[in-house]
Amino acid sequence: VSTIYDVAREAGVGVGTVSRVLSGSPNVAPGTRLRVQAAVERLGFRPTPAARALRRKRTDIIEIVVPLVTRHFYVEALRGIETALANTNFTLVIRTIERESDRDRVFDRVGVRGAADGVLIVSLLPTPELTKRLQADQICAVLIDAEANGLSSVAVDHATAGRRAIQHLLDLGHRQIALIDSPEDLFSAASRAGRLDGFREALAAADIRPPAAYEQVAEFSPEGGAAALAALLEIEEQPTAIFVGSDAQALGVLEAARAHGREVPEDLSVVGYNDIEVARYAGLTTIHTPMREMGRRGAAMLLDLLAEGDATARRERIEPELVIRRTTGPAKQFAEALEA
Amino acid sequence: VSTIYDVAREAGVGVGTVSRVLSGSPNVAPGTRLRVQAAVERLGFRPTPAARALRRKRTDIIEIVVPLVTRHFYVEALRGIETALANTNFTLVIRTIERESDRDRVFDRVGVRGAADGVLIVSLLPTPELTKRLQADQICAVLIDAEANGLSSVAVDHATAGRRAIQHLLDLGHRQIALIDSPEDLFSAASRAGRLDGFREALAAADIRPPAAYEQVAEFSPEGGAAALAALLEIEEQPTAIFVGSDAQALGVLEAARAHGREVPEDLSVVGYNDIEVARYAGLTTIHTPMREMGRRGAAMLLDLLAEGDATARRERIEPELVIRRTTGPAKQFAEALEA
DNA sequence: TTGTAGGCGTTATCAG
DNA sequence: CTGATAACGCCTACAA
Repeated sequence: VSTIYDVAREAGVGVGTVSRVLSGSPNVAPGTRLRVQAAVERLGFRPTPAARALRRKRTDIIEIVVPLVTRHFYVEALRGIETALANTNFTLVIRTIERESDRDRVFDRVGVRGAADGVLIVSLLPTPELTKRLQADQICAVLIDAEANGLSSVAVDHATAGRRAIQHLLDLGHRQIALIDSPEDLFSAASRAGRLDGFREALAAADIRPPAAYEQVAEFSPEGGAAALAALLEIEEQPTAIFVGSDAQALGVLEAARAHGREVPEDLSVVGYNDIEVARYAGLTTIHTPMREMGRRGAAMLLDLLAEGDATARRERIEPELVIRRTTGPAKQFAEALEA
Repeated sequence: VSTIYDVAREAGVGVGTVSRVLSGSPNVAPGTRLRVQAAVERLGFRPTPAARALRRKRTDIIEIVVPLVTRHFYVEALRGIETALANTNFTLVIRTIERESDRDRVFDRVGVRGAADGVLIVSLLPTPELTKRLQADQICAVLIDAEANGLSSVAVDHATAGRRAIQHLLDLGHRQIALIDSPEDLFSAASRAGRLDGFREALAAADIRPPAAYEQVAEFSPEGGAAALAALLEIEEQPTAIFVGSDAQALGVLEAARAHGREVPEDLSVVGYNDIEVARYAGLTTIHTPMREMGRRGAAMLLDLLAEGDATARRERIEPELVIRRTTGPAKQFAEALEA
């Protein structure tokens, strides 16, 4: 439609002047500025982002990669990011990885110099190639809800979270405490390791050595949780409490428990992880991982990095919070002991 | 960070040839193509989107405007859009309007020629200025879950939805049926009018003339719903069923009903609207407005428009579906009559 | 304070 | 089939 040349002609000035007015340069005579602004207005002129980006070597674009995977959970991060970016004039480009097979295709297009100034990666582990490219091309990047060597990140301290969950169960008098978690995969960015550490440490500190079978690995889904519970109920000394590495699985555990004739929390206590939206309605006691807050902090960190041109990786850790609801209760022996 | 000149040098060809290889032109000798591809690989070359966009006058960007407003509901549209765009190489730019005050600022930046090839507007009514600009600049745009003159759209047929909701209540024997809806505002893109029509038509067809006070307008929130219910309970002839224009309000109605000592559905039937995620957990009977599907269809339509360069506005209507859950039941008199 | 001109990285045209 | 070369729209020295 129109270019700065049109505006220049309309205002009777040179393109340089128009450009200066547009970028708010102080070196413009007040009267000239007014004339130019009027011309801009009259023509409805908008600078072409592509031309501007080409020339300035800055796109004003922040790219974000999210696993949209039908999980409302991740959208929270988006909200936080959006909040942090609202008052800047960065444009938000969003790339989603729905299936594991999308990953390489998406990662290959992400953080390409000249396509975006910065990248935010949510709940996903970048491949070594991506990491290398980001570093080589000096693209500012921040991981949210994930951590990786050499990259900045904002993430939950999963070990602390695990310890808290277990401590809560210990406080309720439980001694037979099991763990159900998913295998490390693309969509569970290294959180398992931390949780496992927390689980083991807390139990060790209480002088409890759970049998190996108490550490179940299950598919990330309600069905996975249900299957793991079934396995746990096969064990001679059955657990009275279970810490589950994701609410999705925990929900399956809850359902399966009922199917097996176990009352929750009377016969079995269950602690989930993440505090997804449904957790509230299911009354699930769980670890709240504050995605929105992490999104906000991650975006803020990226803006910082961008502003300072600082390349050294920063790492922020967020304290998770235990949300106690209705799926955890005192262990039976413990309750009886209290009565006596 | 290399340019096609670097690649050209590396491959021992001219930049034109590199460009041709990159864009898959058939007019390249096989051997040359291979050499160029090897050079591209070696240098890790990626064409700069800005330069490409500038030259081609095409950004390969689709912009989407959503009210993110803490409502999971809208994200569903995003999912559908994402699905439709997954196999194209369009980049998705997302702009969110969180508060009413964001609107003008965001709309002003949206659909700027040279910034995006097409625009998707979700659950929002564009201002006349935006509409005019989009048309003047020949920007392809599709409204999702909204309709406006001169613009393409994919939306629910709200009148049909209203009729269905009411018919369901009539079938249950209800005769005192009230309506609670929100005022038309930025975030309820003209759906109210359709619902109201459906409400009135269905009742008229059943020879029922509800008192004027049966049509309540309330704030879009649980509190709004609760307040409207309170008002309804003041009326002499109290309704036995209520059709509520949004699940958010309906949830408030449910809660308030309990507070007022009304059992749902024994004393009062409630039908919501939208089928937001929580509706399922609340057991709310509601109209399912398929956001994901609309997102998908809207994006598909935009792709079509873009491909055909067709400017005439298309309009697609989607049939809503009534999801019967636990907040609707037979009217008392009706139940008794059946027994007798 | 202002205008002019060169160049950002591509693509497309046009000779060869 | 291939190589120069001229735009694309903007910003920014630099000169005036």
